[in-house]
Amino acid sequence: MPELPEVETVRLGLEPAMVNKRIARVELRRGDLRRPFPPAFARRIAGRKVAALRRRAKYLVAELEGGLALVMHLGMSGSFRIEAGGKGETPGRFHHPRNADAAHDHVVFRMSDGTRIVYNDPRRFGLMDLLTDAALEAAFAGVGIEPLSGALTAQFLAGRFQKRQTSIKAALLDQGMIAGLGNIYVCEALWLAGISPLRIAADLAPAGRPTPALKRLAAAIPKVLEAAIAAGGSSLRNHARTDGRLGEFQHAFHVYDREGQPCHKPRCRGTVRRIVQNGRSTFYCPVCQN
DNA sequence: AGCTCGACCTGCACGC
DNA sequence: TGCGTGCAGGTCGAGC
Repeated sequence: MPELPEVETVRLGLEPAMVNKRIARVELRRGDLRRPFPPAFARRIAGRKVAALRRRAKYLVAELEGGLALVMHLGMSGSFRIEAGGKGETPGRFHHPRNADAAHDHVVFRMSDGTRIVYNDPRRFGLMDLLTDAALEAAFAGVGIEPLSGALTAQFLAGRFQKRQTSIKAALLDQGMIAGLGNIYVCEALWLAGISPLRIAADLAPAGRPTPALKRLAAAIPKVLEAAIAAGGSSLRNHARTDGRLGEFQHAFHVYDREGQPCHKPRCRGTVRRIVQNGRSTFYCPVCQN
């Protein structure tokens, strides 16, 4: 599921239920997701208050009191749902349109106010880890810039792309350069910038200087991400907000998952094509993306 | 070091 | 209906 806008949507949903609240107990329904949970995972978290909930790349980081960080990744199919505790509420009764199968509820955080925060992940490509502040810094050392931080400029991209002999599509998916982009938003940003996904990254930065196309791309990336966050992310299969509502940005796709449909660009007569790059689908308009 | 590919896992949509 | 195939918002390690 989740690229930066979906993870950010989840973060915004979890924030009021977690921040400045105490995690009373953690229930693990199995010993691993993509990797095993670290030793004494549940016990080390229990009783701690959440000081802040941040996002870095596609990771959620819950800063716990006592200098510990709970790092969480949603993989391809992870979601959280919040079940209010208190009288009259039947746990599990909450309507959640996706990931409704309790067989894939792998982790439950029981907050001291009675709220249950449930992590569901059918494919189990997600991840949870518990790191000290020092280890946290090391863990994110190789991660690229945050695309909404202002660090994403045409000049920055030119510097990073200058020697990359791979496609611009693959370069944008590289989390070590720009963090948080995935298959959907790379396709959408390239459409918005009018750049073919087949272009070689280095060709957009001759001598390390940004071409006009690269300048358009630097503007398109945050624009697409902001719009997707405002829409609550994209719900294709598994993504839902923590209250069960779906995201809406899938209705605003210009190319992703639109093979055979007309290009949305005004006056463009092109038809959206699907190709495979590095084993993953790319959607683009061969007429207006060059 | 960069680049590409396959593996990890489950569910769903498809065609026969 | 049932079974086989291919595909899915990501990452990691192996091998060139």
